[in-house]
Amino acid sequence: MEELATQFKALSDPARLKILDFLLEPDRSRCTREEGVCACDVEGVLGLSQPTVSHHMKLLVQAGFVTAEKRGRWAFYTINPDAFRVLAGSLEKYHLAPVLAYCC
Amino acid sequence: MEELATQFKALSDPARLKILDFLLEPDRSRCTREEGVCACDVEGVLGLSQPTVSHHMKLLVQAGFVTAEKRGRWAFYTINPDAFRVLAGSLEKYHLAPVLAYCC
DNA sequence: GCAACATATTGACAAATTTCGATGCATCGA
DNA sequence: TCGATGCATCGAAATTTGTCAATATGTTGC
Repeated sequence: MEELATQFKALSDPARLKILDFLLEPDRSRCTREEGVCACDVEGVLGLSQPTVSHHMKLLVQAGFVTAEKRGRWAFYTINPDAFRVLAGSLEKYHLAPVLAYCC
Repeated sequence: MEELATQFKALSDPARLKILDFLLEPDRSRCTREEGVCACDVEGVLGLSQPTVSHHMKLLVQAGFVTAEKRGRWAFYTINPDAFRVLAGSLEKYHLAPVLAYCC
């Protein structure tokens, strides 16, 4: 319950949603490296300071939505689809089953 | 984008998640009325003050997750499954399609 | 009409969040 | 080895959020 709230909180900021969209479909002209999306790329896309980006990335990683891999001096980030799958699953009870309240 | 963030924010508090679970499967022994779940019932379940509950209900209604119907002096609340369906849909892109980043 | 009750709103306060500049820590290239 | 680069952390400021007491609004029953 607490953890679920934490996950939703990680998604409750427009900057972090922008980050996720960029990680999903990175505009390669905005990426400094061939190997993937690094923190400094995100900085450019969001127009936010480096510490702020670092903070947002930390929250996304802690919530499990993003995986960080440190290579050399760069940190490369990728979407973790499983976390979104699980989260979508935890929403199902609110819409999949017919809502049974006060009917049987 | 902003609106999506607002929706996630509405789900980012443990008290509000508890409210949703209670609305989904109300313990009828905790409901003062036969007709449904009213705000005062939620008060008892959460152990929060009446203004606080009113505030949480307002956020859930504004986000579209809960529908409020005022009847007499009571306000009855129900889950709105469609809102959850749409939200789950907006998560799909992060896990449904293969993540294409840097592969084509 | 009046008293009791359910809910909403207001005002206040503490805690959490977002943001940045400054600083520290690795790592790479020359 | 040294300077430059990328990222993390710290400390602080501004804003937002969660909570409650007090009050207001509206409805029911007598």
